[in-house]
Amino acid sequence: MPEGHEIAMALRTAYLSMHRQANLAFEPGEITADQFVVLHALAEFDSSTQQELALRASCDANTLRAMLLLLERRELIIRSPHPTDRRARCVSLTELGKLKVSSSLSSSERFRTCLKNVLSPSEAARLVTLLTRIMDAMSSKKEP
Amino acid sequence: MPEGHEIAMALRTAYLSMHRQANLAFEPGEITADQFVVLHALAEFDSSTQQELALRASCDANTLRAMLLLLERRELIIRSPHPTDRRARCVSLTELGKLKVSSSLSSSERFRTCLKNVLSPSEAARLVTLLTRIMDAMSSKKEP
DNA sequence: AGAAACAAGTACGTACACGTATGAAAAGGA
DNA sequence: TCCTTTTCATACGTGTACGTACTTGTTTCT
Repeated sequence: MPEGHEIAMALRTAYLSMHRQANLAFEPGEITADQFVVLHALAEFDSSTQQELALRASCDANTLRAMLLLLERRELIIRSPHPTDRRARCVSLTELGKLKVSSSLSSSERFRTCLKNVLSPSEAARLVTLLTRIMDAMSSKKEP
Repeated sequence: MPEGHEIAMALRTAYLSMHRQANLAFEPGEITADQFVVLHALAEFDSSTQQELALRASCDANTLRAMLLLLERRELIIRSPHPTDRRARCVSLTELGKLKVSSSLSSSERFRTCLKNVLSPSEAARLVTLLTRIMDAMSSKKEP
């Protein structure tokens, strides 16, 4: 029966090695794996605010801002003022950004099928369930 | 049946949220979760080389070097010349470092038991198995 | 022994994760 | 309405992940 440290190390090792491979999956000069996460989230639907996008991409709002600045400079996204909330910014893909998502999707296809084929469908479902449980347990705010 | 992207996102989300909580587990001014991984690996046994330690902590050799510089400045570790290989360096904990590991172990105990209690023993074993499979599949070098 | 291939460590640059602090705007209550 | 609290974005700082390039020892193969 694995102890807490063992579980944490397994999760760390698996994530980091996957992350490395994911970055190799994209052509040099394309985008990083983390940028793909953001762009892919935007491809599903534009974000009302950066906050909302940070939640969907499960990354920190500060981190997201830095990423968005880079992506905006490359003209893959635009940040337009929110129609009603003058604090917020809407984020959406540019045409160039949509093209980039498409090309990245195809260049990383081998990576995704490879990841998928490591596990049987039922195992994959089981894994996602367990990971979601961990995520839920860990996403609670620190108690006061 | 989860697609590759879904698996990757679940892994990402679970790892990042766990990592956030792990960092909160340590008292402010102590050490980071990643530093704990390195120190904990050294507590098991000193490393023959930085390379070997990087493997055990599953982190990049370049990254490890940066971490070791920080830890060495805080006098938690020392890097001594390797007895036979004059290229390499042995890394070991100082007395202060050993104390730090002990105190960090106790201050992070709640985190580890919390993580452990999210899953039943059999589930935890299953999860570790699946994560190990992913790790193995992803740790292959890029094909030429 | 000399040349070539290899490995460990270092230096530098970029991108990400996240904490804290700050300012501005929105939301809610007295 | 004023005042407090909350929320969104920003600015700044530290630490981590990793690629590439370079130096310097080490091994191997003629």
